[in-house]
Amino acid sequence: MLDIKLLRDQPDVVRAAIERRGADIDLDGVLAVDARWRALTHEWEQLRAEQNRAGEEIARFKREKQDAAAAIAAMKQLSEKIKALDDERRDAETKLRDLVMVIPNIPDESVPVGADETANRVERQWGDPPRFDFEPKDHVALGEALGILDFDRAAKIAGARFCLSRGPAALLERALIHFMLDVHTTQHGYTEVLPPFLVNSDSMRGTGQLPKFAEDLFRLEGTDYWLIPTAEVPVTNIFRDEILDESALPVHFAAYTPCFRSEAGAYGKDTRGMVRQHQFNKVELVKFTKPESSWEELERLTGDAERILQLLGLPYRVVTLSTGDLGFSAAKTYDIEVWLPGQDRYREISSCSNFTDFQARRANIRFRRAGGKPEFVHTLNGSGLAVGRTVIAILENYQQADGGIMIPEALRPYMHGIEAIKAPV
RNA sequence: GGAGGGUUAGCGUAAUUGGUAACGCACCGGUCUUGAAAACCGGCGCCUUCGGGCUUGGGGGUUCGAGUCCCCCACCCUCCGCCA
Repeated sequence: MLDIKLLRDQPDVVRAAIERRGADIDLDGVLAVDARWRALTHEWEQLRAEQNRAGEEIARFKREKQDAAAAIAAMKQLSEKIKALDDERRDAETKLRDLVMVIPNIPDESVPVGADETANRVERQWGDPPRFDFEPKDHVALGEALGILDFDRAAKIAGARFCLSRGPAALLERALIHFMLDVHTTQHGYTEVLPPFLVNSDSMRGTGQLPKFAEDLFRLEGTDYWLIPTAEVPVTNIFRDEILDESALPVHFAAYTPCFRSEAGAYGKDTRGMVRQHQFNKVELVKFTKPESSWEELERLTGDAERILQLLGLPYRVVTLSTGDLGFSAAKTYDIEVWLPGQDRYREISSCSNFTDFQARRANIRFRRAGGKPEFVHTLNGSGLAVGRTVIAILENYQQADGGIMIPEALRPYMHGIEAIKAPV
């Protein structure tokens, strides 16, 4: 959430940011509720001051064994008035918070302004899409022909948007997880964490999935447990409601988790194959930094994710999301898009964002400089990478004329040394 | 699942069987000093329109007044049961 003070003191800055995003927010309405809340709070505080003074007097009467009945009777009325006023005040406070919570983060100056993804800006490109002297297949055709991806049986077991990997495909998925974590922990300085895959509502609120996006999530009936849609949720919440020492920053975490998404509202979209699943694996990178270094850390984090694609020899490009495409909490996001020959286009495989203090304010994650007051940290995260989509990219980019798949060299040590998934003879 | 104990500022501990949160350590500033330590003074959770207000795991209730009494919930510890 935004700082309420920023709304009060520089409403024009916020107004301009909302406009750049093309969002529809009644800022004047928010400011009116804020004014009302402040007025009620002021009045309530005055009455509380009176009550506190009277309370001390009654205590003194009691100590000195004097009669306090008259004072107590008088205070009874004040007490009731305060209660009524407090209800009003809390109503306004709840309303204000709800309103402020739906205001999106302020996009960074460097973010291209535009209505949707057509305004996204391509920053750089790495590698060239492979040329085939045959018609390349997509991962579904390849995987089914090899007998390593089974969508029909997955549908029997669970339903649509699930996949059953078998033999080399299952090994490939496991190898990728292992490979990505190894690179990030041994070469990029991240600390590996293995968090819970179920979280409570407080954590979902902390990172902003709740209350607004509940329909995108799976919940365990009759409990307060939710299946995580990304490791961002449990990992960012590690420091919720904490004040870190300045010397502890920056913190860099890498985490493998499965991710669960209901994909409500995505009906008919990406229904073929394992591009959009209810369950998929992801290695996530999460950073907690001081405000002054978060932008530099975003560049490094994006580079860390890119490094995986480079080591795997997968062609990709990096795109800056425009204000219209930018997520609610992000100040800036780079999408990394991998080339998929089966679709003849680039597809998102990682999303790297700087949330500045937006998420930290909401989750109440702070740090303290020597002798200073607590300040909000900046949080960042990015996929490093989405594993299922990396499997797709390898199958499609490394396919051979006979339907077999070459294994990228960097991955072979994690694949029992095999060089290829051979086509059945 | 059952029984008992617990949660107070960064840490560790108090608070008259309801009277308005105290102390130590750590930390910060100041005095003193060439500098530092020690000592002393002040600060030491948040907000503030500088009057003051809020804060004892969270939420309700009783009361003029709740850390304290009552109810609900969360988490931690110990034991029993069950279990990979």
